[in-house]
Amino acid sequence: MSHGWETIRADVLRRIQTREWGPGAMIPTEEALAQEFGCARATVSRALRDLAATGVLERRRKAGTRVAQSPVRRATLDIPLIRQEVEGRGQSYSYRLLRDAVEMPPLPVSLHLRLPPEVPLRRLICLHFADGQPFLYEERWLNPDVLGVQRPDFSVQSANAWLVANVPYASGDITFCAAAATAADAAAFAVPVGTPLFVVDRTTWTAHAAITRVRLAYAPGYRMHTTL
Amino acid sequence: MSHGWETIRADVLRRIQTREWGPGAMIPTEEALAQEFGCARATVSRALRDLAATGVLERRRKAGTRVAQSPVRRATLDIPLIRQEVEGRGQSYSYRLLRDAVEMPPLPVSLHLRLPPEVPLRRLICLHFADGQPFLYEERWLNPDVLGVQRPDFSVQSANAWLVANVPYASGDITFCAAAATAADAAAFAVPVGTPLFVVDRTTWTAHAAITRVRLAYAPGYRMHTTL
DNA sequence: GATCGTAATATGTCTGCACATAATATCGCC
DNA sequence: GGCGATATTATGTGCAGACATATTACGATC
Repeated sequence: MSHGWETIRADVLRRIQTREWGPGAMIPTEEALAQEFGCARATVSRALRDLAATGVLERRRKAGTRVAQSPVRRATLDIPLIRQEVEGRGQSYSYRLLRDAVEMPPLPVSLHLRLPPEVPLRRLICLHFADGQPFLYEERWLNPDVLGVQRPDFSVQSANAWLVANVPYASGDITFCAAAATAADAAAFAVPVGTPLFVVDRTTWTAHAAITRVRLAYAPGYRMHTTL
Repeated sequence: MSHGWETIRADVLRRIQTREWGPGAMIPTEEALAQEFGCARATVSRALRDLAATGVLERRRKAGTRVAQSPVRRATLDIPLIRQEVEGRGQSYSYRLLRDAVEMPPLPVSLHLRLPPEVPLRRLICLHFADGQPFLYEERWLNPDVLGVQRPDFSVQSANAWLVANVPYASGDITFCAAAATAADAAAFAVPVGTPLFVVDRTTWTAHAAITRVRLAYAPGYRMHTTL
C-alpha cells in the first residue's frame, strides 16, 4: 500500500505463492490493482512486467494477466571470459596456443554453423591455465571471414577475448553436457581417457554469417554455479 | 530517430558493437540521448535499463552510464518440471519412487541446508522415465517441516511437482557438473560405474527455513541447451 | 595538505494522461 | 446457426513533469 513498484511486485508474488491466485488464474487488471494499491497504473505495470519477465506471470493484450500454469524456474547464468573466471577465484591466469591451422571442418560443424561443407575454417586449439594447472581445453572452429583485414595473434590473446572485443555478435546457442575425456582431453589434463568432463559447446553468429563454434572442456571437478 | 524504445536500444547497442562507444567508455546522459533521439527521457531510460539488465551497460546514479568493461554473456535457462521436459520432447513420462524414509543426512547436506546436523530429514529416491527408459535419477533430502500437516503421496506425484505446487520458495542455488556414475546411478541407468553423467545439485529455502536439497543425475548423453 | 560538509548531478521512480495495438466479445446479417 | 464486420477492452508504449537518492565534485575549514 505504501511505496515502490518492488513493494507491489512482492505483494503480488506473495498472493501467488499463498495460492490466493492459483496457477492459471486471472489476476485483476492493472487499473484495478492501481486503485487497490493507491498508485498509478504505470507503477503496477512495472511490477507485473517484471514478474512476467521472470516467468511468474503471463500477459496478453486484452486477454489480461494470468498466473503461469507451470512455474518454470528461470535461472540466469553469467558466462564470463575465462581469464576473469580464473582471476575471480584469486588464481593467476595463463594461456597457451596449441594449434592454429586452416582445415576442412567435419560435416557436423559445417552444418551447425550453416556453412557449405566445402568452406575451410580456421581451427584453433588452446589450453587455459589457472595457477599453472590446466583449467580449460578449447577446440575452436572460426570463420576466417570475420577476421577481415586484421591479423590477430592468437598466441598472445585468446580467440574468445579477441572476438568479444572485436566482433559484434547477434545470436548464438549453448549446450552443456557431461562427456568422457577424449584422447586429446586426457592428454591436456593428464587424466585417463573416459574421465567425466563438463563440456560446453557454443556457437555464435552475426546477423548473417557464422562466427565460430567452440568446444570447451573443463578440468575434472569443475562446477558451474548460479542462484535462483 | 523514429519510434520505440527498442529502436533506441538497438541503436545504442549498435554503437557499442561498432566500438563508437568502446568498453568502459561513458555514454551520454539520458537527457542528452533523449534530445538526440527526439523522445522523452523515460523512453531512453527504458532502453538503457534493458541493456543494463543484459549486462551490456553499467549504470550508477550520478556517475552515469558506461559500457561494461567485460562483456559478460548472460544466458537465461529455463528449468522446467521433469514431466514437462519429457513431454516437451514428445515422449511419455512416468515415474517411480524407489525409496522413502526418514534418515540422518550426511554432514555436508546438513551444512548446505544450514540445518543442525542432528535434524533427521526425509530421504526420497526416485527415477523418472521417458518412453519407459530411465531419464533422470533423483536423490532428495527434504525438510519434513515444510510438509506441514499434509501427507502427500510421493509414490504418485514427484516431490518436485508437489513442492512447486505447494511450497512457496524464496531463494536457492544450483550447480551443474559432470560426475562419474556412482553404483546407484549405474544401476538406475544400466551403465558401467564411472560413466559420465550430467549432474545438477539444487538447494532451495523459504525465507527462513531450508526446504530441500536434491541431486539430479541425467541419463548419459543428456544435453542442456539454451540460446544467447 | 587532509578532512568534512555541502552543492551539483545523473539515474531511479512516480504520476497522470494519451494514444496504439492486439485480441476478444458482440451484434447484424445471411 | 454460422460468419464477418465492428466495438470493446487490457495491456503496451510514449510524454512531460516532479521529486528521491546515491554519488561525485567542490570548497571551506582546520
